[in-house]
Amino acid sequence: MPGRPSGAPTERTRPLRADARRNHQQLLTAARDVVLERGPGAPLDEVARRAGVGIGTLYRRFPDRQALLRAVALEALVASRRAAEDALAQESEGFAALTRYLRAALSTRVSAVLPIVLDRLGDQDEELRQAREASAELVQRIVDTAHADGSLHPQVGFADIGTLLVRLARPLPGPVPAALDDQLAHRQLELFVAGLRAVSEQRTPLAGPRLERSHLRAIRDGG
Amino acid sequence: MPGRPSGAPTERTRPLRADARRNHQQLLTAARDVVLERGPGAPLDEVARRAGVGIGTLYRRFPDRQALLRAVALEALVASRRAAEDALAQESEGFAALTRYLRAALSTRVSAVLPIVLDRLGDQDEELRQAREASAELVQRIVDTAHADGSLHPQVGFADIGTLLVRLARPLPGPVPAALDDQLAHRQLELFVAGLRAVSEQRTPLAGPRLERSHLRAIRDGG
DNA sequence: TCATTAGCGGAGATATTTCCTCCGCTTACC
DNA sequence: GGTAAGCGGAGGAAATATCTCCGCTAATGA
Repeated sequence: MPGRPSGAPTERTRPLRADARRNHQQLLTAARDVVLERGPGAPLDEVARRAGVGIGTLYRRFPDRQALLRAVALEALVASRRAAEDALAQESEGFAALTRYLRAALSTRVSAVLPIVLDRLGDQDEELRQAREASAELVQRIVDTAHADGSLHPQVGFADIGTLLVRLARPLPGPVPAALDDQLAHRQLELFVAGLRAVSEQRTPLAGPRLERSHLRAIRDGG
Repeated sequence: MPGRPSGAPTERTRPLRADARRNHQQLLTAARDVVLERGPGAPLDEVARRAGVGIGTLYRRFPDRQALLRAVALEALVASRRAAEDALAQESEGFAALTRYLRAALSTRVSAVLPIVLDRLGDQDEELRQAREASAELVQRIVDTAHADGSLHPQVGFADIGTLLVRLARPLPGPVPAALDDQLAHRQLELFVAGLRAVSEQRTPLAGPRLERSHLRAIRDGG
């Protein structure tokens, strides 16, 4: 979405009309959902349909798929960063901060959309890259804090936390109503959190080393 | 699609040639993977390509998408049944049987393909219906056993177990190599299992009632 | 080793889906 | 109430996907 940090993309003289602003937001939400269900190549007609908007409106707002996906990614990254900031601000204990972040991130379903969309967009975009760093850095800090006060198993790293969130946040395949899907995901998160705590207390070994963010990044950057 | 309730599948006079049998299996495997990554409507050309086989060969073996998906579903259901039988046979304690089943099911990645494919196929097919019942019944028995000897939290039911397996078995989106994906999934399963045990010991309450198979079935049958 | 034929591959005609522009109509805004 | 920002969606062009057909390859069995 037009960020207009300093050099505005397509300078607008007036603010967007109220209905246009509403449609813009509905398109982003619909795009997020459709991408989660059908992948980054999903037909844009479906996005428009779900947003309750004509296809012409979609194209007026987002000139191509790239632009739409980019806006979806930015919104998700900002939401993730907010959740992480909030968790760090509200909780002093590491495990509590981690738990709070996980619950918040799951509620906004933000995590699952990122690997899908970022994979498609590549990493040439500086604004995206920065937003990604900002969010990832905060999450890393949460994980570090939890490691520091010994409340998180030493073998559990960023990669475990991040990818589990992806698994939980993706909607289940098949005709599962959103409410049930949500309920299941949150129950499963609680079980996972209980597992994190338990494994930490008993120091049960996991297979392999602590999996860090670098393990994931190596893939994206290296192949 | 081939119904043939009892009679042999398209009575062949001779057994399939060796290369044909190999191709058949490769097609099933490729179809499973492609469906997991791209959904049940994925292009069949891609299935053939991944199987290392011409598109003509695919169509010779499976006259249409339906037939291919049906074969994938049957194979998955049989593998799931075997894993459940094995778990019950090898473990007397309920929680151990459950854990063994979960690990085996995750290794074959069998669970994730089912909701995708069965959703598309509908439930008119008697052979599929029976295979589904056979598998589900055994899994239900494992869950019941674990409940009976008190090793599984009373609020955790078939639906939690089944859908978590779906989440873990789906490949992560983005360019994650299969080996890492596998490692992560298995680590996360161990954390989940630790959580199941911990939650059971502490009787930490989960949100909502025990979620049974009937909760999932109600959706499929009722909407 | 060779004859037989099951089985293979993939080009390409056909069908389907998706893209995306354009313009007459609607409605938010002042 | 006048103005123009914004809307919807029909429809032609382009991209994808389906699925047949037939000349070629190689597994099989004697």
